[in-house]
This record gives sequence, structure tokens and C-alpha cells, in this order.
Amino acid sequence: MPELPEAETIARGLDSVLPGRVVRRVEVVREDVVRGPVEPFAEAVAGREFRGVGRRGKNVVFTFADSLRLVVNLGMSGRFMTGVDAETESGSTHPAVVFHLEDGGWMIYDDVRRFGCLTAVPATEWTRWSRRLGPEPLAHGFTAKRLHGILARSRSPIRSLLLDQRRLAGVGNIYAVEALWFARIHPRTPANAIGKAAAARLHRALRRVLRNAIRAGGTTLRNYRDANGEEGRFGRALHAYGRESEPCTRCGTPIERIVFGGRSAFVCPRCQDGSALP
DNA sequence: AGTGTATCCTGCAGGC
DNA sequence: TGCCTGCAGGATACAC
Repeated sequence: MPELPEAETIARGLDSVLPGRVVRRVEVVREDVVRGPVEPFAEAVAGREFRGVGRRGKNVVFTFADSLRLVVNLGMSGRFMTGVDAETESGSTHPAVVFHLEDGGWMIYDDVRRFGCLTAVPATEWTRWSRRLGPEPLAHGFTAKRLHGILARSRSPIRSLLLDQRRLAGVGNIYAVEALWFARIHPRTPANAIGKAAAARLHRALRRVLRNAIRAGGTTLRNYRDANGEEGRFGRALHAYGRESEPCTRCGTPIERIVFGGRSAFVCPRCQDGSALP
């Protein structure tokens, strides 16, 4: 499910309600979503005060008052829900970790498939943790030139490169496919075959797609919900992803589904014919 | 270095 | 209705 725009939407929602509140107890319902030993994890978080909630790549990052961080990768189906008291309807179908707060409120990490994981990262390890990820595509310093530099170092298919979190953080299958459609680049194009002009188109397309998706609150295909239980509205703005056999909104040619790297990509065979690579 | 495959896990849609 | 297959927003390990 969640890529950068969904993680950003969730983080913003939680950041508006959590800071200043204190965790009383951490109830780990499903141990397999916790990275590392469960007891130390629960004890590290218990008793701490939330300072803020942000995002790094696709990860939701909770910062506590003493700089311990709780990093949550939502996998395919992770979600958060909160409530002010025990009476509040949770809407949680597959609770994995429950955070009981001192004020009687709660936050639940819910995850049907449990591909998500929660990690407690001490302040001293944060830099090292964050360095494993590539640059943020929406950061000011992320220029077309920088993207071109990343592309030049690899001959893997551009879609595969965009999904590699070590090279670029936060882009998943939906937004990779969409950005490539906007930039008129075939998903299988070797990254280092993409010239400056095409890299600049891709840079613009990535930032445009990600920004617009954040504005729409993300994309709900199945069970994605933000921290308030709302669906994302970006689904109707999709031009390629999931539109197999439907007409390309630019040229009318039916969109095709191709599979490589173990995942589906969607491509307009006319707009993205592999020729426009200067 | 890159690619295909399998793995973790559950739910849903479609075909018969 | 039931059973089967394939598919899903992610990440990682492995063999070639």
C-alpha cells in the first residue's frame, strides 16, 4: 500500500494529535511486526512523550522527547488509527501493536498482511539508519541533475531503479509507473540510457505526481486509510497504473500491462515506445 | 551488477 | 456455495 504520499498523509494526521501525549504501555499483539526482541522494544517506548511525527521515504517516523525514534514501515497493508478513549470505535480489523496513552487515548498499528515492521531507533543510530536510504525526491536539493547522476550509474530498468529505496527514497510501484507515463519513458528503459532532457522530464513528473498525490491524501486501491480513516483521492487521477486495456488519456491507445522484476507495470505502447530518450 | 524466483501473510475477485 | 488460481501499494535473500 503505502508509498511516500500515503506515509506523508499519515504522518501529518498523527502529528496533529500526538505531540505532548505520553505512552503508558505498548501491547504487542503480533510479535512478527516488531524488528528485534519484543520486550526491549516495548520497554523502550513505554513512558515516553511524543514530540512529533514525520516521514523518511515510505517510513512514518515518530520522535520522542528524548530523541528516541520509532520507525514504522507500513509494508503493503499497515495503517494507524487513534482514539481518545476506550469507548471510541477503533475500526481495527487486524491490530498488531496497541499504544495505550496516559490520557486514556490509544493508537493502533493495524496490518492485515503483516509485511510492515516497527523499529525503535536510538538517537545515536538515527543517522546511520537514515543513510541507508537514498535522497528524498521532494527535497529542495533533489535536482534534475542529481537524478540524472543517479540514473547514469545503473543500467537496470528505470522502473526497478525507481523502486530501489537505497537510490531514491519513497517511490513505489504506483508512482513510479505514473511518473514514467508522464515523462513518456518506457519502464524497461535502461537507466543509463536516459539522457539529460528525459531525466529532467522524469524529475518534473516524479515531483508533480508525488505532490499531487499528497494533496489528494494518497491513493486508495484497497485498504489504505489515513490516520483519520479517510480514503486517498488520488486513485481517479491515475493515468496508467491499473488501467490495462483502457485508453491512454493522451493518445487513446490501450494501456498495456507488462510484468518484470516480479511486479506489474502499465505502459502506453505509443507514448512510451522507448524512442524519446534524449 | 542485474535478473528471476521465492519468501513473509491475508483477502479478494474471477473462473468453473 | 465451494474450490481453485492469480493478484496486491513492500522488502529481502538467494542462485545464476
